[in-house]
Amino acid sequence: MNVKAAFPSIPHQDGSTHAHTSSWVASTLRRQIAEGRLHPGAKLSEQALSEALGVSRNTLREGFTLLDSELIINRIPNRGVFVASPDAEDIKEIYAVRRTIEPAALAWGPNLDVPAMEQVIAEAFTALAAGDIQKMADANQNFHELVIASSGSELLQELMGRVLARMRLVFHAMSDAPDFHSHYVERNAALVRKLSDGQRFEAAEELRKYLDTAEIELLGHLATLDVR
Amino acid sequence: MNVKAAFPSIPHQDGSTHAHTSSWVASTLRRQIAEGRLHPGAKLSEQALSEALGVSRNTLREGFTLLDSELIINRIPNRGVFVASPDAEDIKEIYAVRRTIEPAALAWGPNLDVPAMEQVIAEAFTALAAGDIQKMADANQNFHELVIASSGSELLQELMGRVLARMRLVFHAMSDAPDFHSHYVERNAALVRKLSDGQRFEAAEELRKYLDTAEIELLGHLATLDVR
DNA sequence: AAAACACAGATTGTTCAACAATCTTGGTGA
DNA sequence: TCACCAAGATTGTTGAACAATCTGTGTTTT
Repeated sequence: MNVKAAFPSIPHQDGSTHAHTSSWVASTLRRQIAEGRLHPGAKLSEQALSEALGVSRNTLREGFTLLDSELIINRIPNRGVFVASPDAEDIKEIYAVRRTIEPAALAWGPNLDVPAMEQVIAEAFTALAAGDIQKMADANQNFHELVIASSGSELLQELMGRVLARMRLVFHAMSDAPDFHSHYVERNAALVRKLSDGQRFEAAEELRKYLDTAEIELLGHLATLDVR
Repeated sequence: MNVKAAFPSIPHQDGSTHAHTSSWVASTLRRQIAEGRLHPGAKLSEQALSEALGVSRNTLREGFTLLDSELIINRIPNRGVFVASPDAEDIKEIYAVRRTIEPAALAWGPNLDVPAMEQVIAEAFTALAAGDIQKMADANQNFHELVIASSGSELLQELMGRVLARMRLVFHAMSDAPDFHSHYVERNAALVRKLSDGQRFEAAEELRKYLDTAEIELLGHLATLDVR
């Protein structure tokens, strides 16, 4: 399967002054990967990509350097660049991060915004009732972003953005991703109720348990697939 | 002041094939900056540096891309690259991260190693008694690294490594860095005693208070300097 | 026929030279 | 003193080049 074929040639041409062409390259590829147009494990040939994007090989490589630092791609010396395909170990790492940061943000974050969380949970419920899985998953994602935002740290939000991008990669790698989010909506709601009552530590513990079960479930599903 | 002059020409020549020259460049510059040989605000000229390091401008730029993603340098389009010089806002950001992650690692981390912590604290005390400030500061640093390691997450250790590198940059920017660490040794000791008693949450709260006062003290000192 | 080998072609890692765009500098004139 | 301006330096990006390494395909060997 040719990557170039799957690539809608996005000429880097539209007058918009290149703040940094390499960062434009990186964000373009990041989007393609996030949207699943470039699936995990796919090889990114320098010649093909530089032509498709309309940039030089040198600039493309600079973009690669960025994506590599974000763990979105995997660079193997003299072999090439591949879209990252997280394995079980990576999933454990992702959850180790989440289990540290998210409960801490709930327990101690100075920017906790309970009303906003209630709002998002309500949206998740209506989306769930309407059967709109995508919208519900989005609401769920928004909820976790709100949790992180409680920490009041831009850096952590950035880190978690990268970690969650990695999570999406996991789901893209599983062609038959079942609906992992639906049955967590009620749990998130209970969590927010605790927050409304000012029980931040209890909410944090709840979130930790939530992440524990989510990790186990995800790893379990992955194990059934890894028999390939 | 010429940067090239301050730069001990480190030829990139010693046969040892570097997996990626750009990452060698990045780590070399990282070290130079960490050791204070390149002080905050210094401009890193592409021509001068590429000559001094014995690499092409292209490769140097790839290294810059890496350091930029680590916030160690500051890249201004068409202007050049400068060693980052964190300001008060950056310090607040650093402490927001620490105040989230470090207590969480203490409270919930699966890899908590109390004996190792006791060991490090003991070292800090003997160094302090011997008047060896450097050794004491190192022990203090080790202590915080142990705290992070409790989280069991490589990614967080990496993130904190970058954050602490930034902290060192703050100290390098203050030519007259007073001894900030000495009076925290006893506090850390009290903290570890709580851990020995199994009181992880109390230790976490203690650590948060510690970080609060450290931030205030650091910001206070910075304010007295910023009158320049 | 299966496994080891060999070699031509493709790909990556890095350098060099070039050029437009932008910034900096030092001098000029008001 | 200040605004202006041209010459020179620096950055951002490209394209071609080359050595080193990998890949694939066909051939030899067992």
